Amino acid sequence: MRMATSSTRLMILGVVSWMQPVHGYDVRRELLSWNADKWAKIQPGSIYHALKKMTDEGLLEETGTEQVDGRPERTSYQITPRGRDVFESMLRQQWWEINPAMDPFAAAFVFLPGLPRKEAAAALRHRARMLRVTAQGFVDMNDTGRSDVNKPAYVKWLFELWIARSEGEIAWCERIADLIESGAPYMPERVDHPEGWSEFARRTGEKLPVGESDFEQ
Amino acid sequence: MRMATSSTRLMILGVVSWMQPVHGYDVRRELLSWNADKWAKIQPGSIYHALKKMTDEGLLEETGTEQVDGRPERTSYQITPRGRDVFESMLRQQWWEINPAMDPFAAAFVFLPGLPRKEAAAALRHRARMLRVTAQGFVDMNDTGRSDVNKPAYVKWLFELWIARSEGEIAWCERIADLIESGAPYMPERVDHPEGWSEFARRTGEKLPVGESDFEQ
DNA sequence: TCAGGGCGACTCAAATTTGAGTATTACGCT
DNA sequence: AGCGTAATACTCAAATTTGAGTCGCCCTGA
Repeated sequence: MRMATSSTRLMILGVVSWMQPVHGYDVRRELLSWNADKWAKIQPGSIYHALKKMTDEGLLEETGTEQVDGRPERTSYQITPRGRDVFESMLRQQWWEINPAMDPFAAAFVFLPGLPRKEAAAALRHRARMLRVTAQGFVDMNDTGRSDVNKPAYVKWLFELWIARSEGEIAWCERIADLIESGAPYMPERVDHPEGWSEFARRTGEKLPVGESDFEQ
Repeated sequence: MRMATSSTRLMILGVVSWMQPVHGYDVRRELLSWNADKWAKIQPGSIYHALKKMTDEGLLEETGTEQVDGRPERTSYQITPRGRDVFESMLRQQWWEINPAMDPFAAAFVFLPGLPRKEAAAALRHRARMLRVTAQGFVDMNDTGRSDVNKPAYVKWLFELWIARSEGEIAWCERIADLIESGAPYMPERVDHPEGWSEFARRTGEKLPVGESDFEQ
């Protein structure tokens, strides 16, 4: 049995273990209240699948179904001993291993030459501003104690992690924006794919360091 | 037509646009050489699907199939004008919008009380060490110029972004490890789900701030 | 000379994720 | 009194991702 450690499974197992017995809708609401759809990519739809799957695998078990008023029937789950073991081992794995967070901005940054220098620099400064605003928002939330009293206090620490990372990134954005504006070269001295590169960058007016750019003539 | 901006599509469109005409295997190798399977979660398998899908959508077109020696036949692709437009608009979207990177560690940190304090602190210090080593690796790669000459020079800048973020995170790890060791409380003064909480944390020996923990007499 | 491993280039079934749909009740508002 | 909207609790088809499988050539070493 594969027993992959995906964030989805970890979070759902964890929430069930914390709130059991729970039904799918409660798990969903809890995760949404953590904004987990944004930072953990958990869409409501996948929760029900995961609950059923893990029940099949013996990590969860149904505690029965109930019907309140005329509302839809709902199935509640609780964790099994085996589920608890698996949860703990997945948890340890995530705590002890470094899993590079996949970052859509990195994916886009790789194509820097696809944008005109002016726009790239502007976008980076905009990013710095946005990060500052977001970080400040976290700071305020932590300071004013406006955070939900029922939520664990250490979510505050999680916010502080995001703030810490943001600070480094903000400085980086400004510095790279400066570099780009000052015309720092994108390519190394010798290029191997000048055609591909020139075709790619044609629209942005980027100049090649070598190769006399043999298109356009 | 939905035209979702996923990193996968962005990266594949970008690589095709840069190296065209290309066949799937080349795209795959290029992306693997960027370690994109790690930080962008692009498995070889999804590349062929994306190529076909985008061809159906008119963003790419086949430039024919060739057969070298007795090797398998391969299909080459190039980008269409519409594909180029879509690529640029997806690229802009990723450059101008902030998409919180989904972070498996955050998903695990949320369950902090699932680990004994000693272990949590140790894991955080371990994480700090690992981040330091990785960051130092990037620094060395950038300094010694050992990076591949054919790769764009600005991947160096991308490494610097990871270094910048790591620095903030390293400090955070140490600070939070101290906090955890010093017994800083996890929960706010008033708790709403004491049962769930206590059951969840029972194994770690965590104490509740309130509720006289009515299990275990 | 020939077995074994690796590379080139996909293919394909199975697992998972997405997001829209469904059906009923409650609730506010004019 | 009636209407639109939101909440409750899922269900389900379609899209996507995963990762193992395939199949023949080439190379290396015994």
